[in-house]
Amino acid sequence: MQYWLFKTEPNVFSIDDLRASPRSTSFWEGVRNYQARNLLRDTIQKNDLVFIYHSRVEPLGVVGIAKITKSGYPDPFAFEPSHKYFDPKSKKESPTWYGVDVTLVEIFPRTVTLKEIKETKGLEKMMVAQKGARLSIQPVSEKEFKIIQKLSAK
DNA sequence: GCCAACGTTGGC
DNA sequence: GCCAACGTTGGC
Repeated sequence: MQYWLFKTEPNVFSIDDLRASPRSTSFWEGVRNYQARNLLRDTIQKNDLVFIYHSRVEPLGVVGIAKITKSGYPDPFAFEPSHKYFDPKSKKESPTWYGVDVTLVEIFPRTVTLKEIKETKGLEKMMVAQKGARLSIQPVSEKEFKIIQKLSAK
């Protein structure tokens, strides 16, 4: 079992939107970056746990946990010409873009902020704490996962 | 809203 | 296959 951090802009899709989705489950759509695609398609497995991270909008930080309930499958929106995530390069025979299904596990009683992550021993090395780290699907170590989980309860 | 850092595109 | 120009991300 592995741990991940998924970034999202809450004004586009927030953890509350995930809770409001049917069975608190949603396709994680629209990733259009090859490194992130490779993780979604090849590496991320069912039952892996995911931190949901809110970017761009205060408070920046980890707002809760979700679980992978379906591993990588082709992103259907890439095939729809009218959709904003349409990509003519992606063919049904050889899809370019992939996504996974995520199901809400918990919304933290409080956000573990980016500031805290940068200041907490054991978390400084997290990808999200590095300047210019834009990858929207990031690996998280078990230790990092546990530390943030503990912080969220305080 | 600004803009540095990064990823992608496309001319050569 | 290099790299300048462009588009996007995301903290501030």
